[in-house]
Amino acid sequence: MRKNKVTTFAEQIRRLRQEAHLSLREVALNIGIDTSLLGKIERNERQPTKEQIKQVAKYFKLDERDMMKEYLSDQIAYKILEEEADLDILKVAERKIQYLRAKQ
Amino acid sequence: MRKNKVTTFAEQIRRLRQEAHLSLREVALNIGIDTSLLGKIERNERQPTKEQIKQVAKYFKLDERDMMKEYLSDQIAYKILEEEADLDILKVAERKIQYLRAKQ
DNA sequence: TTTGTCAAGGACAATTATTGTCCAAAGATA
DNA sequence: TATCTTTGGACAATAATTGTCCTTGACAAA
Repeated sequence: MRKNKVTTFAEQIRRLRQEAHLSLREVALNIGIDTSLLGKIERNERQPTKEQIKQVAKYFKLDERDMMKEYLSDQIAYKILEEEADLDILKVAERKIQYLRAKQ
Repeated sequence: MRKNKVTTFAEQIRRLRQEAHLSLREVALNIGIDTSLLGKIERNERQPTKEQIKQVAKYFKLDERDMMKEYLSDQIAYKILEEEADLDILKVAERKIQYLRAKQ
């Protein structure tokens, strides 16, 4: 049984904010970015930088590495969707990672 | 039992060329790109465009879609390696793809 | 030794992509 | 109405990437 519903990084951070009843302005100000930029990140119209992800994690007291995972898995998911590729590409990628790691 | 050894896209196309005893110039000329560019693609210093992948596939009489798969899985593998992320990100990505597909 | 072929890689202009900001418009709320 | 919020367009600035040209070095044949 899966604990949390699967959603995208963008949806997750929007949800976090809304559940805390905070405005874009409020959060953006605290993490040091423009209100409009945060809005775009929440709508997946801008890619957050690592630093921004870090700040968001810090602000919501979440693990930075977990947030990075969420973001990275998003990117992979979107890439496959936009190329209309098959899911089995993930298996191939996995083998390649092992192959590449093996040859340091 | 796996039929073919796992290698990267770059290694694969280099191997194809070398096994056919062809020079970079020969192949590059035929697929309509600069010799140096093909060399860089074979060394993974340049990303091939879709068109270039198509031409390579055509030249070596391979399935274009298979080549694209190889290339795309490469990109995913490199991304995970460069971020030093865990393999389980692939599982998360898979769930996200299903999630995103579900909401058309 | 000279000539030629080949691959590697540096430099760089040109192109393309992406970001972050500003502003205006549209929605909500009171 | 007045205020706060979100959306989204436009755009300059910045960053990333490409493709080309050229030089170097290795190697082999003549």
